[in-house]
Amino acid sequence: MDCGAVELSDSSSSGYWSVNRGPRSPAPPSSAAETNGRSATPPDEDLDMDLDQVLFEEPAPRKRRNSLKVAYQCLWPSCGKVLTSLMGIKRHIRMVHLSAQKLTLLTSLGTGVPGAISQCGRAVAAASERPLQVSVSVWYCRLRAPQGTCSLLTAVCLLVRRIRSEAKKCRKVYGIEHRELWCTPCRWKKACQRFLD
DNA sequence: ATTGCCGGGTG
DNA sequence: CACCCGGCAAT
Ligand SMILES: [Zn+2]
Repeated sequence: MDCGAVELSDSSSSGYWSVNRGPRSPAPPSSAAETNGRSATPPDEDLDMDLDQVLFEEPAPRKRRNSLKVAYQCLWPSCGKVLTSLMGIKRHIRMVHLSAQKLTLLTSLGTGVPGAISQCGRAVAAASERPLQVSVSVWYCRLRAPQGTCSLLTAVCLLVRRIRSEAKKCRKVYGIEHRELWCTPCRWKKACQRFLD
């Protein structure tokens, strides 16, 4: 049985933009109807056209949806693939990374090195099996360009974070008044390295 | 209200 | 690189 992993992102990049250009409104009233992204417009390739001329109708983009998902991120150097199932990254690491690594090693060293590289790969694989929390938020911003072109800018943002552990970290342990006692990542508001999960 | 920390800055 | 901080989700 193969329950396929749903792919969230094909790289470690955490977002993408899309601009859906709506129909030209001949005389744009102030209460212009929203353009909706499902209109049959051909793939938009001239994104660089005059984005600097576009006016943002709202002072700030608005977040409309937010959903939380458990996901797993491959921690193989410069990979960062995010998949939504544990079996997915296990298979990804085995197929994409471990097999290729074994091949190059075996060809360069001739004799099979039994445990060394699979030990290294095991460490990466184990670290990649830690569940992460991905919050998916969709942002919308109404745009208006010269000549009454109306569009809706859509941005999907993926925020990948660790699941919160119950462990007390430096800030809680030493207190905000003894910041000099915190570990370096805690001082920088990064993941604590003194009190691990 | 407080805590933990990711992303995105600055020198 | 070292360092700081806004913002966000969890507590
Ligand atoms: Zn710490």
